[in-house]
Amino acid sequence: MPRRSQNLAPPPPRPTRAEAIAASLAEDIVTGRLKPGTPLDEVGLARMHGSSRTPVREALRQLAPTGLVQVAPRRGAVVAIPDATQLAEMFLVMAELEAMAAALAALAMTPEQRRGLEGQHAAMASMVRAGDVAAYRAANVAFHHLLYLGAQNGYLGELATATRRRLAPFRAAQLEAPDRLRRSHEEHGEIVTAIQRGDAAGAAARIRAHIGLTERTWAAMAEALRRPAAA
Amino acid sequence: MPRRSQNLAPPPPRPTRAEAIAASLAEDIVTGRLKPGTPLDEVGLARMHGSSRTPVREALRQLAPTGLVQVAPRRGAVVAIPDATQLAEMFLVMAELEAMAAALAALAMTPEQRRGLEGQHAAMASMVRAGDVAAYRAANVAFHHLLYLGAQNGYLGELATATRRRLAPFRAAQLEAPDRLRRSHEEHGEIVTAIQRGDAAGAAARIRAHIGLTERTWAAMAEALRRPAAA
DNA sequence: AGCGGCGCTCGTGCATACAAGAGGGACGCC
DNA sequence: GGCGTCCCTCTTGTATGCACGAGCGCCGCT
Repeated sequence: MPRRSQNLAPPPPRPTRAEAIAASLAEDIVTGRLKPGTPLDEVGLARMHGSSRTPVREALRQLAPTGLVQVAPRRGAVVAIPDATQLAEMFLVMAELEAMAAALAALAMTPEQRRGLEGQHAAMASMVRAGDVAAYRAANVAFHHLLYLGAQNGYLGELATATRRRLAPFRAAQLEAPDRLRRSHEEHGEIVTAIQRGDAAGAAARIRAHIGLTERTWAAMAEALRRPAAA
Repeated sequence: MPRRSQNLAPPPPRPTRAEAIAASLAEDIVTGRLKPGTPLDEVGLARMHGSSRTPVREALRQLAPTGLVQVAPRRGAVVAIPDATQLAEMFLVMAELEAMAAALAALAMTPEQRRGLEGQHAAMASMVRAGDVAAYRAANVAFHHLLYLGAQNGYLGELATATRRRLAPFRAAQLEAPDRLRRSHEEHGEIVTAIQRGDAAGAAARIRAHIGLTERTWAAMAEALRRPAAA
C-alpha cells in the first residue's frame, strides 16, 4: 500500500512532519539513493531532516509495513534486503495482480479512460524514439497506474502499487538496454489492443508476458520452489 | 500484511509495548469487539493499557497500513469503516489471491503439506457434525493458512492473510447458518481433491466459488462498477 | 596464544512536557 | 429567532529526558 489510507489518496491534507520524512525516505529507497542494507539511524535522520527523533520513528514505523525498511525490535532499522527467493515471489504476485487489473480494465474501463490509456501509450512512443529512459520510466509508472484506475478496484490498485514500489529498486537497470525500451513499448501496445477489444483473458496473458513470466515459467518456478521447501 | 516484516513471522523476539497494543487492538477489531467507526482516543487507550501515549501512537500507525484503522492527520484515528464498494473490491481481490494460492499449492505442495491439509480437512468434519461454529471458524483460518504455506510464496501469503484479516469483521455472521457450515466443508473437500490431483486450474476455480464469486459474477461485478465510474 | 566473562558505550523504547490545530459552544449581530 | 463569529477546550503533533537492552572490546584466565 502507498502508505496507509483506504484507497488511492484520501489523506492529502497538509502532510505532517512524519509523513514528509517517510515520503522522503521512500523516495530515496525506491530510486536507489539509499542502498539495501543501509542502516537507518534515528538520530542521524532526525538531524538530516532538522527534527527530533519522534517523527523519524513514526516515519520508520510507517515504512516498515510497506516492506521498504526492516525494523528489528530494539536493534534499529535498515533498508530492506529481500533475498532472491522473496524477489521471485514478489514478481510472481505482481504479475498476477497486474493480470487481474488488466482483465478487469478490459471489461470495465470507461471510454474516457480508454482514450487516456491510448494517449499515454502514444506519448511514450516518442520517448522510445528519443531513447529517453528516464522519461519512459516515469511514463511507465503512469501507464500502469492508468491500468489500475481502469480496473475500478481501489484495493487492487493499492496492492499493485505497493508491490511495484517495493520492487522498484531492483528493476532500476531493467530498461537500460535500448532494445528493452522498444520491446516494452511493443508489449504495451499489445496490452492496450487487447483491452480495447475487451479481451480480458488476452490482456491478462499479455501482461503476464510483459512482467516477464509466462504461464510456463510460472509452473516451472513453482516446481523449483518445491525443493528447498522439502528440505 | 500481518504487521510489518518481510515474510510470515520474522520478528518474534519479545514484543515491544507498541506491538502488544497493536496486537490487542487488531484482535478487538477483527473479532468485532470494537465496532467500525469507534474513535480511538490516544490517551484513553494509553490508560487502558497502562502506558503512555507514545506506544499507543506507534500501534495506531502500525495498524493504519493494515487497513484496520483509519488515521486522519490531526483528527485522530477510528476503527475503519469500509463502504460497500470497498468491501466488494476486497472480496474480489481476495478471491483471486486465494485462487492463485490454490493453483500454486496444487503444483508445489510437498507430500507432508498435503497430508497436513488432508488432516486439517478431516478434523473439520467432526466440527461440522457437532455444529461447533467457533471451532470451525478457527480451524477454517488454519485451513486457509495451510493453503498459503503450500503455495510456497511468503509474499502471497502475506497479502492474502492481510486481506482476510481486514475482511474478518464483515464475515463474522457468514458461517452462522448451519447449512453454510456444511456447504463450506463440502467446498473445502472439492478444493482439497483438486489440489491433491495437481489440478491447478480446478483448484483455483473451486476456491473462487468458495469465496462466493464465480467467474460470471466477477464479470457482472466489473460491469456494474462501470456505471458509477462513468458518472 | 586461545577462549570466556565482564563492563562500557551507543541506540532504541518509553515517559513526560510543551505547542499548535480542530471542533464545539456561547455570545453577539442581523 | 436564526446565523455567523470568536474563544475555549480537548486532542494530536513534536520535542526532550531518562532507562533498559544490545553489541563490542578489553581483560583475565586456562
